[in-house]
Amino acid sequence: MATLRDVAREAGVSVATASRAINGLGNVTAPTRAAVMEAVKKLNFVPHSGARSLTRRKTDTIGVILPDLFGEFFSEIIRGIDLVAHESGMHLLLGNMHGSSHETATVIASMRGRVDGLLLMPPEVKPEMLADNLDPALPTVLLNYDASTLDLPFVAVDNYHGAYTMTEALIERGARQIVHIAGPKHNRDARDRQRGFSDAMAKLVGERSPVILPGDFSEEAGAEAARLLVQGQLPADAVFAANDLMALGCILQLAEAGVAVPEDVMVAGFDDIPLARHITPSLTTMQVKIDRLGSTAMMLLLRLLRGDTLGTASANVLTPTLIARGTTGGPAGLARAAKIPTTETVRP
Amino acid sequence: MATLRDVAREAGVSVATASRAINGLGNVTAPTRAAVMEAVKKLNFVPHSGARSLTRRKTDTIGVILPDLFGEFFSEIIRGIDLVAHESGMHLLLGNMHGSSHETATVIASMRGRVDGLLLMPPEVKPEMLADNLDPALPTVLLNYDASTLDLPFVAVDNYHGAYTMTEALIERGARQIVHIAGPKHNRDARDRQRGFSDAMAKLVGERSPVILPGDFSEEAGAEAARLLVQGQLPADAVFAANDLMALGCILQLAEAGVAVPEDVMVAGFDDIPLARHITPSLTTMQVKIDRLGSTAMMLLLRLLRGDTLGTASANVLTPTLIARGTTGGPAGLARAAKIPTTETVRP
DNA sequence: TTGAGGCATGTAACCGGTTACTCTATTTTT
DNA sequence: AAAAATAGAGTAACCGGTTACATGCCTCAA
Repeated sequence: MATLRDVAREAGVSVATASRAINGLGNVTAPTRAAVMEAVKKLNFVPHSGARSLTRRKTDTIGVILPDLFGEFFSEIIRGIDLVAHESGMHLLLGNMHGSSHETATVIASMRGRVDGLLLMPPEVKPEMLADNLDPALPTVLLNYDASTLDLPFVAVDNYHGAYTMTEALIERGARQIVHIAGPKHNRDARDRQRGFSDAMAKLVGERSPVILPGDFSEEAGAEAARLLVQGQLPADAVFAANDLMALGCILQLAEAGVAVPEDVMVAGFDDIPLARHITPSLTTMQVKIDRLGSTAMMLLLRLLRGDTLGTASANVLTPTLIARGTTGGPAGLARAAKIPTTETVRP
Repeated sequence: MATLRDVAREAGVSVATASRAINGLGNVTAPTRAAVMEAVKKLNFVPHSGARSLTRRKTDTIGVILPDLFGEFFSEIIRGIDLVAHESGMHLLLGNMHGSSHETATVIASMRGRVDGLLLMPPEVKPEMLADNLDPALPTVLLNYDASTLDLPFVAVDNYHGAYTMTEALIERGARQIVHIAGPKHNRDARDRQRGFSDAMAKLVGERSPVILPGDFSEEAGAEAARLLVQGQLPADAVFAANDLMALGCILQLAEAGVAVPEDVMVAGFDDIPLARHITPSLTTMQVKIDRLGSTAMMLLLRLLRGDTLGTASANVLTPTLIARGTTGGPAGLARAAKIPTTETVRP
């Protein structure tokens, strides 16, 4: 592969001149520039970005570290990030800790010298652990992690209010005995959703200890919860699952047991995965625009890179939207759902 | 940020010794190494990967260039790639040409000096165009692109035989007048699937000009095809859509028109997206293990990087698997589908 | 005793670019 | 016409590591 030196020799100029010509800087006469460009073409020269970034101290790359790469959630985040990054000519270097939080330090370290900034979605680790490993000189934006103790900008989904809103909506539709299927205990999103649910129940119907079934965000967990519900003869007129997948598992299992949704019991989820629209009856859920999570974070990071000092971080909370569908008594059934391609939005 | 020079000074040794100590090479006494390590800790030194890769001429990064980042297809590919890459301590640098094929050259060029190898999924571009832009010295594996003219290794899905198999299966179940909903004309996958269908129809039932409706892989295109089918009174006992999304749109529209699936007409798709299992009736489809596409390509690339010369490329074709479900008369209905969590596989 | 061989360490070139600074020739100013 | 300013090009230091080679010291065989 040809280097800049080769080009300079071929064109009969110095490396400095060649560099200036190629980068379109001033102080190069037209004929000289033409000669250099010809040499570039002839030798098939492509600048070595690695070397360039070493001197420029700029890589035009941002590191994206995610706890996992599974499922739509992460691909949507990446898509959102890429959308903004691409506009600014930035590249994305993916780092994945594959769920093991002790890899965090390694992954962060390996980014040194490769990236201009970091988009980090930490697993459940202590803030101090992050503080120890993050390079304070490296612009960093956190995703889905409240970093109030560190003072880093972050973007998060307002799970608490989302869950509160959904619970409120269920109550408005007449539900009083709402059962919550919780997510993994160590998961912050899950905990926030549960809190939102509990607070709404306490405040709106005075129920201080609603039934909360354990779950882990999987379809099977939803089914298991439904079994508990049916076999245990628990009194319930609505089920609010901490995510759509569990809601789905629950609905299938209820159908299995002959429980009608939404007539006997309403069901609601959280996330609005594509499946939600298409199952029968279609699933009422809180829509989270996950790609926005990524693109917002990336925009924040770009501002950081530009040298802006970010103000309060409060503006970076994404509020989920209530999408009312069949499982809470809206238009149900395949045929009728098909008539309403765009989901309707109800916001109290 | 501390550099190796700082560490060396702090430890009272030369940069060479510091480098050796840190990288665990020989010829360093225990006390010296300890001193260096202490300095590393004290100064919080993290090696600058950019600089390191410049001298080592190795970046431990592979470039992944995809035509787009939309949807599950691409996220699954990335997941497959990452799975293998992570095991070998490789990083992933994402390049996205956002559908515009003229960006291909730019994106490939920008990878120079940043990556050790390339995983490239080209859009519909001429092979010569690729040959012009690819660095012959850079190990490259192509995804979903038959590169027989270039002699690059590639991994592809056997769309032709997949479609042939599905058509055969529909015929075995009694269908004779099968309508195909095609994908985008310029899309290679779509064309291969259509060929597989046409050939099977010609060979197995002697039908040389079966009905082929236009489509573009979208849900709406499937619905539109269904409308044509119903309004046009086309004789059909089965519909084979070039992908699941169109099959889905078709099913919804048929239900709308009062056509029973699978009783009046069978429907089949291609891809096996997660939705396929969950709609009612569940969708018969050809399962493509997309993550395998990514992981296989990555494994190939690793071998290339190790210096292996790859043999014939024939082994790198992934064959889709027939998944028979409700829309072709298998176990139908939500309740019964839930009883069979693992999909059953029928391979003639 | 002497020299060969081995080990720990240092010196400096190098990877492939960028850029501060220098030098020369030309143009502008007075 | 002489002095000053400026444009075009070159020299070499530098980014932050790695590593070939040189050096000095110690051990061991002859």
